[in-house]
Amino acid sequence: MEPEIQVFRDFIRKRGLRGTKEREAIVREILTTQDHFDVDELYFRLKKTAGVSKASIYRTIPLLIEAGLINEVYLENGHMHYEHVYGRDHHCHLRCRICRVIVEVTDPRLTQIEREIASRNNFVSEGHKLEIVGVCPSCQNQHPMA
Amino acid sequence: MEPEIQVFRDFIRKRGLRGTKEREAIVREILTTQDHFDVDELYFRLKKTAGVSKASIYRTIPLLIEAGLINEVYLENGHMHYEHVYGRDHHCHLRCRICRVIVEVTDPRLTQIEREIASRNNFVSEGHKLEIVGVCPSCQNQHPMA
DNA sequence: GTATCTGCAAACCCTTTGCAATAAG
DNA sequence: CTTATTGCAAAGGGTTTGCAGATAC
Repeated sequence: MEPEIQVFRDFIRKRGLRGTKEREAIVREILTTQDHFDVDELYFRLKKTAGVSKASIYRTIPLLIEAGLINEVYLENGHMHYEHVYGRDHHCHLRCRICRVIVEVTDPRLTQIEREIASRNNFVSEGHKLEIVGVCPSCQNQHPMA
Repeated sequence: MEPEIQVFRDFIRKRGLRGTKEREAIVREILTTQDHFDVDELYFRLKKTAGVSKASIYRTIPLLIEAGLINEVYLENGHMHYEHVYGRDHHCHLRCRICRVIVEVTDPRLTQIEREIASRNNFVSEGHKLEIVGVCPSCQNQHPMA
């Protein structure tokens, strides 16, 4: 049993919610997702195996976020994207403005800075998101003036 | 003449676009905005003075971004927000998860880290956005368990 | 058995767009 | 005069929701 399945079942039980096959199918599908996804992609992947409606996906996502399995990611595409975060190093996104490729990078200094900035302002810190925008090596070659 | 008006006029001329009273009104209204805003807020503020349609606001925003006067801000409210950035220190956002208040903070180390991460990945870096989420002092008192 | 969950379709909301009239250069 | 821009209203696209039937507990 993957730990995330257990985490989700515990979360569901603690909340007094019900463990349905749709919710399990969504969690299992997300387990196989290594990079970013959106609702449509998840819907079409689930269609092949479990057939979960989009409404149920939209209603399950807040639960997955609260359970700590996924995070919202803003990708400037006009709609929300998500990433599988449970059990992974916290990372930030280096995004190419031209081809939109995303490189995930980790830097331990960021967590340190997060804590410092939060405590300097008397906040209890719960996490951070850093996005760096630029032009990737391959787009630099194709658009040397960009 | 505020420098931003001049920057915008130069941008418009360089692009071969036309300087209309609607575009000027939008720039002037944004000049008076110190914190974050969205299209609706801008629309209602302009209604009192200039009466610019939402369509024109939506069509002008990409120009303001390209001219370097404003930036997009993601606020988890389901729609886009913007901030007035021209001539200001780059800053990041410390946001309270409960009351949604936003504190702007600057930290010179972030720019350093941005450059390092970008160059380590052979990216040409163009900027970064850091958001720290947590609980502000006042919400800590009102919801001690949060 | 009872309350929650699902799927469907409609509603919602923000944003974009087609078009005829207007205005800038 | 020519072409870009505006305002309106309709269309678009992602997300949410009301409801009746299904299902977990």
